[in-house]
Amino acid sequence: MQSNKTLKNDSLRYNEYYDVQNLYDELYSHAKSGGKFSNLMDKILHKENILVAYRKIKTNNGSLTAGHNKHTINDLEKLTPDELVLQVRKRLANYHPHKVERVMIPKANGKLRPLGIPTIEDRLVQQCIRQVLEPICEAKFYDYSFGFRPNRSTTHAMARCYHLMQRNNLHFVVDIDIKGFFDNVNHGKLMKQLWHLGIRDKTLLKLISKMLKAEIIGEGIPTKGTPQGGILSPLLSNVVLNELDWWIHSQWNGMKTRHKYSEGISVNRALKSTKLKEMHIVRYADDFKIFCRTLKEAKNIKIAVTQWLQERLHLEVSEEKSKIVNLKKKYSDFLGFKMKVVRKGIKWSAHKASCKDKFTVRSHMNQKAFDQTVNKIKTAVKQIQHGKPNELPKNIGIYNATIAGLHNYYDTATHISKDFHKVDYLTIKIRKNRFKDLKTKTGTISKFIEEKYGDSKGIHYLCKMAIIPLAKISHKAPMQFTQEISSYSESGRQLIHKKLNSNIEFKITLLMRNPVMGETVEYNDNRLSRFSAQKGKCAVTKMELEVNEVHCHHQIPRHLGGDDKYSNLIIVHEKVHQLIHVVKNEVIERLVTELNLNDDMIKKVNTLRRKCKLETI
DNA sequence: CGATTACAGAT
RNA sequence: CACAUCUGUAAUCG
Repeated sequence: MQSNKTLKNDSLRYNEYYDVQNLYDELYSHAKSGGKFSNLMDKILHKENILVAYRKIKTNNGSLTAGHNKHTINDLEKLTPDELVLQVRKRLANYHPHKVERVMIPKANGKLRPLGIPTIEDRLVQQCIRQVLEPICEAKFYDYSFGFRPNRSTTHAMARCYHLMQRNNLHFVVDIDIKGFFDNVNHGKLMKQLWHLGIRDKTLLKLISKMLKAEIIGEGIPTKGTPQGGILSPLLSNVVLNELDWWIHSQWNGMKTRHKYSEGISVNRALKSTKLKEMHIVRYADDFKIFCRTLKEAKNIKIAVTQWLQERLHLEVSEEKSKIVNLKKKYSDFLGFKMKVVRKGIKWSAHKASCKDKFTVRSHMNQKAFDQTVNKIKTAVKQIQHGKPNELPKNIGIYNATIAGLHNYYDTATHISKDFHKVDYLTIKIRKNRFKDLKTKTGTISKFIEEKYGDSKGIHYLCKMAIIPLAKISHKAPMQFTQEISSYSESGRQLIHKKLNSNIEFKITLLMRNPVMGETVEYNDNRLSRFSAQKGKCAVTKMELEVNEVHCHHQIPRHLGGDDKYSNLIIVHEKVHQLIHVVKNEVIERLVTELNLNDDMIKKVNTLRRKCKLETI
């Protein structure tokens, strides 16, 4: 339907570079068909799996923040690929995780969130494991679990809620709040759950167990919980609650699953005597809603789930924060929104009688999101006022990006326009005051603003830059998740990801297999990115390069302080590379004629030579 | 079209 | 000083 939109998935692209997608696909399909896995360590320690893990964590936000041993990504990037691989293999041969750093960060609601930050080495190890576990788990996860999962978003979760409310007519919703979910995950139970999913490699399970029991600084060795901040934690959290998804599912769909998940449990007395009840779970990490048809059913399932979580997963439920909402009367909060149902106007239908009980969804931002939004806008405004004059364009850009970002997220609420009119009203004073000296009659308008907001009555300009009209936002119906989409099958990927040109892909694989010896992982990794970005062509001559002709040049040489970063590397033909560095005149002339360079190309060579502090030719 | 960096959101 | 995962959008560079 919208296939010509720009669809790109970095993670999948990296898998292509390192030729590991097949490995993950096989894990997925084997798991789908009920297979078990008793030897996963080989795959985790696979050379390319380790290198792609490095690739994926190196650009993380925190790759420059040190864990307990003070190491950052800078300490890993200077190793050669072989050294890095060897380091990981050695550590995992006899794994002793480093201590975990404890940091408290403020949440949006004012409370603190306890983070556990593993060292960069342990984050790398966790990423290696995650890459192998994820395909297996993805094959087993429930369709309507949306948090922490590839290709799924809050929008899909909202779309599912809307569907259940107005198509299935389920107007009672149960909210259950688990007390400190991440910090209370039961280790032993988690191990059993992994086993149940078919992950039966004892070495691996032992490894994960050790990881969970890594000492937290100032708190000692944990007996439960999975560190928020660990790379594996989101996946493990889904493993834990996946069992809940299927248990709820079994209450409505068929006896087969029902037996499997209710076996030997005394808790569901509230559900036992009755027939199957229609109920559906929509889950986003530990935040979930269960939609039901009647209040009585809602009450029963609330009791049953509370007991089930307690007995089965050893998790406590907060009675005060858990509740049942009648969506015909009240709003229910979810993922920054609040939603309810209202009677559909009867005049629009030819058959009044049939339409009497039709309900439609009404949604807004919730109160917390509303307050946050007002604050975000106020700080962006202040930043424009208090910032240095030379930073004005940048700060106006940030202001626009802020509003664009907010609009972009909240436009799936049906009555979002009303909310933003209120936001507009609440911030009009501060904006008027602080912008009045900066206002201009006209200015430049970016294509994006033009297209999305251009027909608005009056676009305003600050310092000759268009600013986005705050109140102009219209509702966009959220899209349902199409279950065919998957990162782990050829057909599922086609819906989200455009494959590399196969010729380029082939060459990249060859380059990957033949790293430049003595150079770092960072260099060799960026060499692949650059080659791909230049579509396999020489930056100077634009000719397509054979693999043996590919040279990766440091624009600023290392002896002048140049690094191995992407921005400092460039792919050129090997002879062009010679030409950039050579000083003897006769060699220069020979190369220029051999390469048949025109003026334009020589100009490029000269800019590269200048960066190396060499005479131009 | 490749990569990177900025913004927004959820947990 | 503040981690991780997932998602969306735009801008910049070649």
